[in-house]
Amino acid sequence: MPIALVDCNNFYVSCERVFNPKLEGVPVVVLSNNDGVAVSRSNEVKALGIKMAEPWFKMEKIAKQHGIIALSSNYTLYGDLSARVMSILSTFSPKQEIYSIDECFLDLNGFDPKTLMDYGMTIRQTVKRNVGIPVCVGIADTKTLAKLANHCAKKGFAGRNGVCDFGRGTEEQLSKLFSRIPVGDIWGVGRKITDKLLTMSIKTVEDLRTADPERIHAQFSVVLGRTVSELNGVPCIELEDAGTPRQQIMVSRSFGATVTALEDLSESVAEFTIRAAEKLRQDGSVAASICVYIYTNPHREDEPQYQQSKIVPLSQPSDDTTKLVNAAIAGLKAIYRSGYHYKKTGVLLMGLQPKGSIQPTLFDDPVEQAKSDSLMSVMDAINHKMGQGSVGILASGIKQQWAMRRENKSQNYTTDWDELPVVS
DNA sequence: ATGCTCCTGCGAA
DNA sequence: CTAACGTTCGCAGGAGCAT
Repeated sequence: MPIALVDCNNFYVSCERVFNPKLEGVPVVVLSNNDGVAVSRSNEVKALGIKMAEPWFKMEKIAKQHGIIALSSNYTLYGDLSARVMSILSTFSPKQEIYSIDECFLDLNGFDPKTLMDYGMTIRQTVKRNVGIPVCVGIADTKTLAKLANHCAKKGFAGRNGVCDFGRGTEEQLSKLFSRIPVGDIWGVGRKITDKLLTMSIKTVEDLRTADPERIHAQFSVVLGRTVSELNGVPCIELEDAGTPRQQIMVSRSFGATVTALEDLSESVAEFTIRAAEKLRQDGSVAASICVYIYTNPHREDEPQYQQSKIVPLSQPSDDTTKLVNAAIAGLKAIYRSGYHYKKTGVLLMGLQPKGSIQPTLFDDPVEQAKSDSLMSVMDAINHKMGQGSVGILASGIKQQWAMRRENKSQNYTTDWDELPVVS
């Protein structure tokens, strides 16, 4: 029954520190795409009161005062280190669910409950030694409780060794602990639900755990009802096996600078469609339609606002970059209006299904289909080997005035021969 | 009344 | 120097539509 939730500490910052020891012990933030907001904070930065998702320009002053080092995000590096961490963690359980780039669940069913604390310590030490990333481990009988146990481990609520096993606590101890944790710290309880719970005087984890399940179900949703059950040790959320392909694929970006010309927007939409199509083929799926979005900057209240989207169905489900780009550009032309300062575009591939499942229609030309498949394979192979964007299609442009800002990105230490760290 | 699909809101990392 | 506020995914539930 026990489940472990292993979560990397301040993951992006920890990744940067692996290759740059000077970042150790000093305040470091990693910023989102476009150097927009804080997405990962070192403990020193958290201590300065800087919140998650705080915009960089709002903290710049305090950053200068305290010598905060702000880095642009380097997803190539984080993705690579994540794969290494996950691979090590997979050896600790027959069943692993990778939940996000920096955390996974491990099924510990059948392990001796008395040994789980030690097992958690071994997990921490192994990951730290082999990849250099610090992690915390939470152990409990449901996913929701394991998340909460991990939260306690991180906060040092149950000892300071980075492992927390609710199975080691008595009913009374847990109840006391839960009374100290705000209800909003629970997995699945966000801001809106927290606010509504507060009006019902449900303030802590313990308040929600002991609430009337019928009432919670009725006033909120089945989801929160399940959360209450899980808090009481009744599993409602299964460990998911990997390999279920995604149902939709989104690629969108804010621009470094605003853009007005249809031509520039087209380039960005083409570029994002190319990236989306790569992901689609990686999943072995085809898309039935593609949705294009364009936005002005909603934070500029002094400027005229415009946002629009359009869904373009494909004549038949496809994973062909060329067809997808043509559809996306057609959609863009339909919704584009001149005179606005555009800040962001995006594409969404919808109606995804496994490629093998589609039925050829009368209009299918098998020769054309084979040509398309082999062209896409060659393109993917070259881009994989030589780096993203080595081979594309002309439509995505080479000027890329809309490219995002990344003023302080670290190097691709682990994935690019030209950027290997120099050992002195 | 029933069963779809589409769209929006919410949460999470 | 300026201006500057993320991205991607799933689920639930309601709206809208067809039957």
